[in-house]
Amino acid sequence: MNLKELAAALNLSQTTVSRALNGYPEVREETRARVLAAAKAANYAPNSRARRLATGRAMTIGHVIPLTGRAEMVNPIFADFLIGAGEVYAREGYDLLLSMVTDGDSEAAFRQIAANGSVDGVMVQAPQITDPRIGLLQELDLPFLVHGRTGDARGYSWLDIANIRAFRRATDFLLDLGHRRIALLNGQEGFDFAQRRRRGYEEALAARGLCPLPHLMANDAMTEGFGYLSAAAMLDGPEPPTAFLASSVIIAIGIRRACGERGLRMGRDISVICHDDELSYLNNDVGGPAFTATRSSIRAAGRRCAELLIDLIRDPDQPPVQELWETDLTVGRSTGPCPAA
Amino acid sequence: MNLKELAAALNLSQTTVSRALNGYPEVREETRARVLAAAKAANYAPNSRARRLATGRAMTIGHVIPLTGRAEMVNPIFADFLIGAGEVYAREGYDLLLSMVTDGDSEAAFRQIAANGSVDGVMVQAPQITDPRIGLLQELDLPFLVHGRTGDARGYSWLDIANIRAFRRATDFLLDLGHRRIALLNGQEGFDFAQRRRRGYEEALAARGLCPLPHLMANDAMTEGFGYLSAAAMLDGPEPPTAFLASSVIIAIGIRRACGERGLRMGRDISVICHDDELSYLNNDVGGPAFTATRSSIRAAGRRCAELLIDLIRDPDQPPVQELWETDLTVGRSTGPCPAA
DNA sequence: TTGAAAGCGGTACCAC
DNA sequence: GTGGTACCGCTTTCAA
Repeated sequence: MNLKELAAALNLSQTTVSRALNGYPEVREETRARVLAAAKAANYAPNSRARRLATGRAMTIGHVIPLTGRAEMVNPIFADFLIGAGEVYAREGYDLLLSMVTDGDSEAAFRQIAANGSVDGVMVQAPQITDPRIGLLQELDLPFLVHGRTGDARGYSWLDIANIRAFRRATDFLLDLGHRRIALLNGQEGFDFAQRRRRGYEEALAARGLCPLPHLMANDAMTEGFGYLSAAAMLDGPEPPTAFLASSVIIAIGIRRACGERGLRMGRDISVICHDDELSYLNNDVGGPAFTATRSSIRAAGRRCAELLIDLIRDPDQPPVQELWETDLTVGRSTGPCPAA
Repeated sequence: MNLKELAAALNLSQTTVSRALNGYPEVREETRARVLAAAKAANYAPNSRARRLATGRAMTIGHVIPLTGRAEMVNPIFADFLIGAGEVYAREGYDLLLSMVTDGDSEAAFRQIAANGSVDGVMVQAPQITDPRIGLLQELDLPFLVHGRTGDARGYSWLDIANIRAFRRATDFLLDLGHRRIALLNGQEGFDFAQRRRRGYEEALAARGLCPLPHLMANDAMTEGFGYLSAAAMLDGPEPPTAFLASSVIIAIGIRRACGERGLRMGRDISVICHDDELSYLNNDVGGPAFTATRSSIRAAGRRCAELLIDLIRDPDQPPVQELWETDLTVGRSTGPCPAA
């Protein structure tokens, strides 16, 4: 069933039926009711391909996910972010086009996407400190929103987690519990978020007159192996930490394994707080770590990013929007006071 | 730049340019070369919206992911499956439309998708034993491929992991190592895959004249908490297991925590094999569990599913295709011989 | 308040 | 081998 047939069945013109269906005010209410009823009865839905061509809008938003060594896609934060964003897209009538690109293919992917007009805008995730995607998208004149930010965060729209505050708060929390040797297992220094998180950590220490201990800080790709190996080394070394701050839940899993092997009980002998609680299977109910961000805050960030991007698409000439996103500190049973020295 | 302009610039008709670009044979090679060069120079790409309308094909495949309590989307197997499928879609010129639906909204979502023709086919994942989606998609006449299968697996196309064989092989492996009390922490019995995995496990035991021990079998939603709590109970109970088979890597994480708390060293005091190695952070290099499936096999399954679905879209009248997908057993340092009793 | 008709940007049939 | 042209199914001006 298409518009033409529906109109014919109603003895109305396509125009009127289209207007009735799309809520234009100039249609008589009685007519509109008839049309709506008939459309429903016939299970009519406007053909999206035709509509897209006619309106010139794709009603689609692209998420272009780079499959780098960091295995973005597998990072579970993506799932929750997608869920949040998808919720808003669905509500606003947008489709979500997911495209995964390997390594440096993202330029080609964006050019393609821009040239054939398959999306109205794109979401950019996990930006590097200097990220070529920003300039490219500006050049292509494709509306985009960045989750996170680059080193120079001016001139484009982004939403970023308030990383400094999150890690400052988490560090403060551990300091309040009496911990003094707090390890920071962070992501690669090349990322803006890692630098900010370190700053939050250092600021909290400095506020109490403490110096960060170099042997208690490590940076690398956020894998379980990294968490395990560096936690193990720190625990076996001199001046072992009594608490860990992890930049990712994945790192925390590794920390937990290292602790387990040494008979260290989380929340009693050792405390762990990690960022990115995206995995419900690390739930606090049964003794998971504490989190500087919760699943729901990641989802909420996804929602907000989607809203901002849609705004941008609807009004591409608005000035850049830049938002900091606050996360909650959730404390689980794996975080406790510092054991007496 | 659109086709009309490109044609004008070349002093050719739209028809010829279109044909040249789309590889039709009747174009003179010299003309084709000219067209191709001009298109490249002008950075021309056919407008996908127009093309879709004209051809009647959406060149898009839908992945409709239910956000049930099982939190499908967060289950990391989805990421790898998507990556594999996305690879094939990209190669074949298809877009991937991701739509997440809450609970029972999937019927509405499918009807919508079918009525407005935004996709050419859909991928169905994690089917229930009896799954209403199958009948619905048949009724809507929308090509679809199921990853997994329902209780009655006739009459539609699917690709399923060879669950029975995978778990039989894993159980055999542990038996060969001398283990006799092997626990099975499985998914909810309501799923076909859980039943098959149990069958593989039981068959392997039976082949050696062993009976499955009820107190070493548990079923539930595959969370870390489930793994942790049931492993803890089993380890603390009478006749504790010397090895675990887990239906998901997430469960294995829970098992590992329970073992760690009890000072049990994986690979020495206790062995673990789990299905679904989707998380690189559980890598074997540093002592992760063994796996009945590897990341690459999940990805490969995604690729194969995509290929089958595209075949189905291109020739919707072909008889149902049904494939079993073999996985590899990968053994890590967490699996070792049974400690002497 | 309604309708006729011209796009939107391609594809593909038919004629030359 | 190339070109004219009628679609694809909807939106949107313009006229009535």
